[in-house]
Amino acid sequence: MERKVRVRFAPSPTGPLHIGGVRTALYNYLFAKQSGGEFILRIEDTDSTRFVPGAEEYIIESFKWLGITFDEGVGIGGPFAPYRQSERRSIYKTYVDQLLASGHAYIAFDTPAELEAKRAESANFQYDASTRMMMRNSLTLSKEEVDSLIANGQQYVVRAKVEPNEDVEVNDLIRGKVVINSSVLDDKVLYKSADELPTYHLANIVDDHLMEITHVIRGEEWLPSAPLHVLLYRYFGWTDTMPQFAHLSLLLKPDGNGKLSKRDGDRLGFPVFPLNWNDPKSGDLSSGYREAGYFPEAVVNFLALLGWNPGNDEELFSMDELIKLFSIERCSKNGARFDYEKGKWFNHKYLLMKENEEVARLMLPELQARNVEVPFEMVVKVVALMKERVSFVKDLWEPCAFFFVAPVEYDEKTIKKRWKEDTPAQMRELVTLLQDIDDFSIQKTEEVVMNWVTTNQYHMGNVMNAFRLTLVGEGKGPHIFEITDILGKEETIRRIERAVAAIG
RNA sequence: GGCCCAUUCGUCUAUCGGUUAGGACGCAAGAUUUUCAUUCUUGAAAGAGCAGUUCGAUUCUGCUAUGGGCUACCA
Repeated sequence: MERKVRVRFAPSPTGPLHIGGVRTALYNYLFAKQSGGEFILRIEDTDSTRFVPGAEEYIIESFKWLGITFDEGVGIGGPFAPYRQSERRSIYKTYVDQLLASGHAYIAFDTPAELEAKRAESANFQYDASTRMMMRNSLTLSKEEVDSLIANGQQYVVRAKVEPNEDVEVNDLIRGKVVINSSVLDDKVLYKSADELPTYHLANIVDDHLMEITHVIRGEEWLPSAPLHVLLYRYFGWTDTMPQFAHLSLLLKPDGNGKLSKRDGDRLGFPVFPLNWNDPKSGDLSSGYREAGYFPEAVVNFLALLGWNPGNDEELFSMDELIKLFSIERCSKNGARFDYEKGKWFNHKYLLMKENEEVARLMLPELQARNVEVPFEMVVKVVALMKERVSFVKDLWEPCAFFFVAPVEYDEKTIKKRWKEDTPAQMRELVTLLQDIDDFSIQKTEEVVMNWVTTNQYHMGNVMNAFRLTLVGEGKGPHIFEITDILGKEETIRRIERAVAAIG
């Protein structure tokens, strides 16, 4: 029977959402939407010791910014609420008891310190079929002993009783069949009495089953424990409705070895988080894509193509197009190095696609911060002319500043190269010339000035670059008559006069 | 150490046994421009190694190497 597609993203609120997690969520979202399914946000806060205040809000805000929406979950609600695992204690307890009753799990009293000591004495110590009979647990202790230990308030954990020597198969949508022998699996802790909370493995299986999840699309770091998960489905008798698995390759460091980490961002100077994050404990600030000036569409597009492609040469896709084109089978098996330069290129492309009015509006705060007051129409014109030069809205100010603030300094190199002895006289001539132009349009002004240069047989390069220097303060910039058009006649003349006075 | 996954230009990738191994980012050169940028053109740049299967392997298999992940009362 075909079940309605239901997928989930299940982050743990231990800090800001890593960009790799964002990609995982994105793939889940694309998959859900293309099949008309549902996407659920579940918060896996089963590690009470690692809970970080604000992390959950951060996660929700991140997806809101990115345009990735959930149909059910924390902050939205839904028929399978609650979606926060810490609020589902009683549910898990039922299933833990079921496993205990069926003999697929047992109670263990070994303390963390004891286990650590055990690992220290034998390097490859693993709590499994070969060692469990030497430990303090309900398999080695009598029922009376177990009961009295619990009655006395002794803390315990519940472990999965994994039977050895079985090849457990995981059918992965990306990798095909993966086989792992159960002997290499350990008796994973499923539940801890200390906080009455399950661990990831148990909570995950129970919730995925209860929430009727059909596909588990998650990071490759879960592949080694996937066999344990299929075993748990079997222990519970849920094999029929076990979700299909897809393990995504990881995002790797741009340089060197290892997976992309928080530190790489600081080290290499680019964000690895969607939003800025202020760590409540350390006080450290980690930068986010939003604050770095990225468009959410660009981040989505960039991330989508990191480990997936539609099989053709196109690279620019809207969310709707991604939803149509995405397929799990086309996800690449190997880890992708994170290429920040490509990310910038995506943003540049999206900047170009934006309407000039919108970009101008985005630039306004920057202008206000610098006390620039100009007509909005002028900003639009400047943006139209200059946006192709930058990747981010916030990079616009620097190359555009001269439009809004007349230069007070003039580039020495350009003066040396272009400001000749007869330049001041020529510039004064130019002023009179410009004064007589009534139609100060790009075409007319250009025509008049060019005509003046040629009839007087002036050196084109020197005159024009000197002219540019008076307007821009530097020997670079857009087409000069585009500049005069935006500046207007008055300002153009004023700048020439000021430059002549300043440079001499 | 053990187990699992992976391996095409510097990077992201296409190729589903037969291709001059394609595209994109980045880089370089040339053209364009009164300047810078843009744009256009061009270029350099890849099948980890060794066996095997096959008429033929980047593509299939094995081994080695390398990279990655896991090996917690973290997820």
